[in-house]
Amino acid sequence: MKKSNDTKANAPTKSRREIKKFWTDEGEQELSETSRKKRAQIIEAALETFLQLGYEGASMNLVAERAGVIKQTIYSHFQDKQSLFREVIASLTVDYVQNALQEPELINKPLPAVLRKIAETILARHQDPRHIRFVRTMIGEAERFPELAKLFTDTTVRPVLSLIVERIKNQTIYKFDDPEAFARVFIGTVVNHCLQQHILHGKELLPFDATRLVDELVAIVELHRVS
Amino acid sequence: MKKSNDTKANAPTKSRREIKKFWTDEGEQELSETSRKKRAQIIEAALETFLQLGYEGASMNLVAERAGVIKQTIYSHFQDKQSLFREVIASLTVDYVQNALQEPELINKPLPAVLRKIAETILARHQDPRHIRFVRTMIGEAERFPELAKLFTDTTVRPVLSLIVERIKNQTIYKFDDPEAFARVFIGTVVNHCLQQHILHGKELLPFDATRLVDELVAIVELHRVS
DNA sequence: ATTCTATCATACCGGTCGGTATGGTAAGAT
DNA sequence: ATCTTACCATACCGACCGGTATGATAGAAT
Repeated sequence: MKKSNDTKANAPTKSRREIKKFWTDEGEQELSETSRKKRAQIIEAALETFLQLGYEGASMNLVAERAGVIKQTIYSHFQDKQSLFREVIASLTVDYVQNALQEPELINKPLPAVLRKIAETILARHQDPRHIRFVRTMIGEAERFPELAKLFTDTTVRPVLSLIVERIKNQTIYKFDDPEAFARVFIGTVVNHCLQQHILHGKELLPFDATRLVDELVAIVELHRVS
Repeated sequence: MKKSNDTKANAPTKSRREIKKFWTDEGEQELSETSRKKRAQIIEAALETFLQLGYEGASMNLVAERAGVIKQTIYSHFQDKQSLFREVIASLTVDYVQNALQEPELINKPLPAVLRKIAETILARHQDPRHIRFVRTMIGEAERFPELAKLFTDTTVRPVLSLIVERIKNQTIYKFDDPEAFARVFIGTVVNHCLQQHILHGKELLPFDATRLVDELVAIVELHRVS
């Protein structure tokens, strides 16, 4: 369909580097300094381009140009456009999660403080235009690249949900009948706010202060305090 | 950028039909039976194709083929690809809203019943694969076509929010300090559930029963009952 | 009977796509 | 000094893109 040239349609091929790695014996030989630099340039340019134009909209020519690299260099590091996209988006996904809720300082704070912290983290992240584009791309390409959506779910959605559930269960001041459901109410509200405000341009059309939302959520938590 | 051939780059042109309309005198002459039929075929095929492949991914050739029509016929009804996309997505947007919450039967029901009904409506709508694709497309193309996101906000998001707010204010059984914030908690939760379950494939990876969510939300409402 | 309109079929346009081929250059390893 | 490696520049490939041109056909309106 369309413009996809399946010159290499079948028989999974490997990028040049992978082929080399295959039959020079196992050495793991780390790429040379400059080679790793080129690779980093490619990844950076690819990220920028894919997040801006989407998978179909981005062209390898543009990526090469932005990376300051010749197209062949890309194809010696990555098998094809799909591989590049997958690799780049996947690594961004895990990058995001790894600098996230690793803050151990909130370990024994009261539940509302923990929830506020989580909400703040999500909200702050959506101040970064790149993260907004990341979310849009993730959603927009979720059908073409379901593995990426799964990765996102595994590394981001599930952990934050279980974190909340765990915190709810590990305290006795507030009582919830269905902690998992409440966790979803909480992050659903925050995430939908980000989506609506930043991606669907609600910020300009139907602006709403996130603080009111978080306050409302915390007020709801307070209603669950055991008498 | 990329493959967009701006053969007609500047000077806004009109589709053939629009030109004709301009200087045959005002008649509004309704298109012939078969002409309207062709047009409907085109719209249907364009919808299917755009929702499936996205704007960049869909090709006019494919749309024509699926519509059982020659490419020129499309270009006599629509100015260009962008116009077709805009028109088709916009009309789907307003279609959706118009068969939605027009049910006047819930006018004087208690608040929980009203909210349940709204949640059910949203959830039911996301059982339709086409609507899921619609939402994904709306989000995915929100940067390229912000007017569509605005239309969606105006016709869908805002009305359903104000409906809830209005209902909250028009009763005295439940007391909310910030009705608007609660409305956003409510629909945020439901919408995010649909997004997570159907678009990000949570249905297969992290399934969750919507009923628990709605029950949780109604339970929260119940906590707001006056004394 | 003639004119007009909307469609058809087919072919074309310039341009971009993803991806490859060829051949050259500079640096580091042997 | 030779070889290898990673890159460069340029040009090419076939396919497909959005969009147009030409000319034929068939139905309805005059």
